Amino acid sequence: MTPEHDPSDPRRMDILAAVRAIPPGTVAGYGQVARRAGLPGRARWVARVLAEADDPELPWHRVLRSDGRIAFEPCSAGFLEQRRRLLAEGVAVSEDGRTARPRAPDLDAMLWGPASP
DNA sequence: CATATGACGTGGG
DNA sequence: CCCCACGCCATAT
Repeated sequence: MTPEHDPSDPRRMDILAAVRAIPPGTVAGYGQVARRAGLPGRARWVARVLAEADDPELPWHRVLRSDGRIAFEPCSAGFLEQRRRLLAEGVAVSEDGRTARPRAPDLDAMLWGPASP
């Protein structure tokens, strides 16, 4: 069996841990999460892990694209749900899924702030 | 084994 | 703003 099929794959656990570490009211990119989990370049895998994740407590909605937009297609079920959760946390999201911060200013390791710079 | 597809990312035109 | 190429990697066909 390939490790990737193992639900207890430590790398998956690392990804989930990185997602859980995102403070409420803030957001992070898929690539950021991947790097934080020690898996640089595996943003796609992060997305897949989130899609498969079953933990209702997982703050998956705090993970966005690197350009600060919601990854789901606008008006899709996932999009609406994610936007709703972000708004509930005080994160500003426009109707087309854009958050306040398009890109991190300098430190790629830092999380994007809630709102006003 | 060869392609295609994604909740991706970076870089360029 | 748009579009494209390429890199990336797990799944699906």
